[in-house]
Amino acid sequence: MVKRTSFEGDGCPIARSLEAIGDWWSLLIIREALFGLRRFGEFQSKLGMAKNILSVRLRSMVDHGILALAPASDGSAYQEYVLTPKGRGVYPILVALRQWSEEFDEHPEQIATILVDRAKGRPVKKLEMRAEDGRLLSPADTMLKPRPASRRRSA
Amino acid sequence: MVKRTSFEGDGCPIARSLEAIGDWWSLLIIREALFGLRRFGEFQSKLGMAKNILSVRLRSMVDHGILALAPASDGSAYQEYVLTPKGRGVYPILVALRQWSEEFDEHPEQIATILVDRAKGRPVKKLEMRAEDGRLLSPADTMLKPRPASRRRSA
DNA sequence: CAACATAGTTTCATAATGCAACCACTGGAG
DNA sequence: CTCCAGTGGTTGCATTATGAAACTATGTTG
Repeated sequence: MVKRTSFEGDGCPIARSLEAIGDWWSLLIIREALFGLRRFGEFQSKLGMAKNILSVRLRSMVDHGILALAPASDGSAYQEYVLTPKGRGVYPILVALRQWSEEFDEHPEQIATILVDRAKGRPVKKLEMRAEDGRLLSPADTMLKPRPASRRRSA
Repeated sequence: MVKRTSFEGDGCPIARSLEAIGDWWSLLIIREALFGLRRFGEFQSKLGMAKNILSVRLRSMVDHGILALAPASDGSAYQEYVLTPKGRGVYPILVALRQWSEEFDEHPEQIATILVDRAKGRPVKKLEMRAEDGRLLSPADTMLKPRPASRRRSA
């Protein structure tokens, strides 16, 4: 077997995320879905991607519980793809990707849009990582701990 | 031309990020680099990936300014791959991916590690998005604004 | 029902991935 | 200096994924 390696059984949560949304198109589809796109044709024309690839990606994300098929919305007999809570939960990942470009892109003048606070119209701050008690954490303030073994039964 | 579509000229900063690190392996390589790995063989054996693929990815990330080639470190004549500031800036993206798995993964019992506050050993909070004035923002509190045209010269 | 739009699937060519084998250079041992 | 294992790749070939275009099956409109 020479299949593309799967991270499905991997214990690393980053690898597990990539398994679901780590391809070229999924995150862009989710970005458009967060903007309100729902129909196959909308995704296809907005993203300009091949229909067969779109078809595969949509099905995969439905299987992963990121999108769900909804029966209608405008009364027609067609279906729509709507984000589940898991799908909407991708939002911080998109913000992180966006901010990385905004900060480090070599051609920032090519970036078309900036994410702003709707109330003030001012750019949002960089994502912050905080401790339970509210302290702002830097990468060096964190570490990885083995997940505590959850007893499988018995209360 | 039937090449894989490139997002290089795209105005969307998310697409531009994906252009650089949106493939199956780059983010995992950066994750290991953040843990201190530097040598070709270290990445190869830790990630278990094919050497030719690793070679291509490392070169690509060097070209993108994410990694830099450093002449040594232990005195040997070999080279090392070290993260640039741009590379270390990927950290929030990895945290976001990790937290997405921690929150939504269908088999959370398979997740091996959790990210904790080093001082207290307690899990870190979810990444927070704040306005310039410190208000906590939800996705609905934000919007996209066209990037202000930067005058090209003259002061 | 004719004509058109939507939402795909199929076909075929090309590009990316993965494994294994091969090769160049390094660093020591003798 | 020579031999030889280890490091850091590259090359070749098979398989899989991607992409463009053509085709199909419904739905929808006049």
